[in-house]
Amino acid sequence: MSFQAPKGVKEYVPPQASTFYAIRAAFAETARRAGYSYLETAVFEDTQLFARGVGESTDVVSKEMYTFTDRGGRSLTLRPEFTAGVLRAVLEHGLHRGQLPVKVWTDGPVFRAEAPQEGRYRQFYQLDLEAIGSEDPAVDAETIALAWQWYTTLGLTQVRLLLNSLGCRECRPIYRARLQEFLRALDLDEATRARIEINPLRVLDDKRPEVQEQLADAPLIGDHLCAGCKSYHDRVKQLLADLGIPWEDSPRLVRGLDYYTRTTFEFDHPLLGAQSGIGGGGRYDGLSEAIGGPALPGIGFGLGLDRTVIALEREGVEPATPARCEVYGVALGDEAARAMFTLVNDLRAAGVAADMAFGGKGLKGAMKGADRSGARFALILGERDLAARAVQVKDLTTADQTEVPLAQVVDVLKGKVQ
RNA sequence: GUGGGUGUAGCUCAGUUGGCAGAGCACCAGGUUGUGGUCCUGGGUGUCGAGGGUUCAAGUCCCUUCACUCACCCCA
Repeated sequence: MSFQAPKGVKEYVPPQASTFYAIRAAFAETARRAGYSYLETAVFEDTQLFARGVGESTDVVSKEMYTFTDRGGRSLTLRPEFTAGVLRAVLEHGLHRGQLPVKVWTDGPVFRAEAPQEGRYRQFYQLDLEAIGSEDPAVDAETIALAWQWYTTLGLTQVRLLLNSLGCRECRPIYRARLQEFLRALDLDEATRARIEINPLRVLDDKRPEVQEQLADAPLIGDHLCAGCKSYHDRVKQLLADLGIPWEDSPRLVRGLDYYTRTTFEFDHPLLGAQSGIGGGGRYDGLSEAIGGPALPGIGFGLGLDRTVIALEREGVEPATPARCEVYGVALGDEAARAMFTLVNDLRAAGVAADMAFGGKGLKGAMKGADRSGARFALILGERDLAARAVQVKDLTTADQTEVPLAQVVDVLKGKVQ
């Protein structure tokens, strides 16, 4: 075959795809129980939405966007993250005119033009949850708790929660200036020196040991929070403690998107190597204004599905997936195949997961298919059975076989598989 | 974008100083035309990632390229 998926595009096929689907379904349940509604937003947006929302100075916007011009000459960009688009949709459809906070979630593919490696793809998948319109530490704690609950539900035990506050429009500028002053005195390469002027907080995130050494005495945002931010942050931590959710204070956690304010968090997994961040998010109180909306605070997160799947593999956890087939039809001969087709359809209508052998397979091949389908029961129907208006029901786990009248077989199986 | 590693069957991988492409698992057929999973017999299912070069001869050596992967960077 002369085609393959574009570079860096992660695909999920059976059987692994069932895990992928199952963990999304688990999140849907987690979000539903907490009063979050599902919404589906544009996969591509006006390029300016991301430039203004995420920030021109970020790596995501400056060098990782898939941007193209459509036939009308508009500049469009495949979403590199969810928050800006979700907020845009909430404002556009006026959801914020109702009761606040607006609590929504969505999921789907996200795109960034990066060099792919394990856990980092050009088309990857995120779950996104946002609570828009309330400035309340309980909302911050709720979002974090929901992500935590999801990881727990999946069976992950090694996820770490890193927590920080980035301050607000009052205290952050003062800290920022102080930090710049400190950083300018260091011995750093040109790219990093440029970053000092554009987004100095991100220099703190540098992983290079020679940089980290110099940062040992760097001023920390935690020591410069205003009274409001300080008490807000303390309250968030108090509520997390009430829920028994452990976190690590991470005074240098900055994250790459410009819109974050106050509460900022990241979920890390120790078994993932360099791409250890499996989820992250934070508060974005200025984002709405930045994209031309009203003052509207918000908080939310993105959870990486791809990295979560890897984390599950590394921890050796296999989320339960629903049985794909409970009853498998094996027919001998044309007339029996016709009757079986109807029977399988009736079983499905009655809520029983049913499949049958296709392609005119012989008995042996069809039975093999029954075995591989994972079905508990095989239904065997031949000329003799048709004449007797009955079907052979074979329990594949015990090899016990009984004859059941055709008219009763749906009800009988319905009882057996429950 | 920058460095390193790896590309051989559906999967995991062997393949010597260049000399007829292999193993296990999976898959297909038969043993058994009314019985799967066990067992027995048979079958290799392949553009050795792709393109070019050296050579009597290339999976093996050289060049280019693509993909994956690890790290930087970045973040989910």
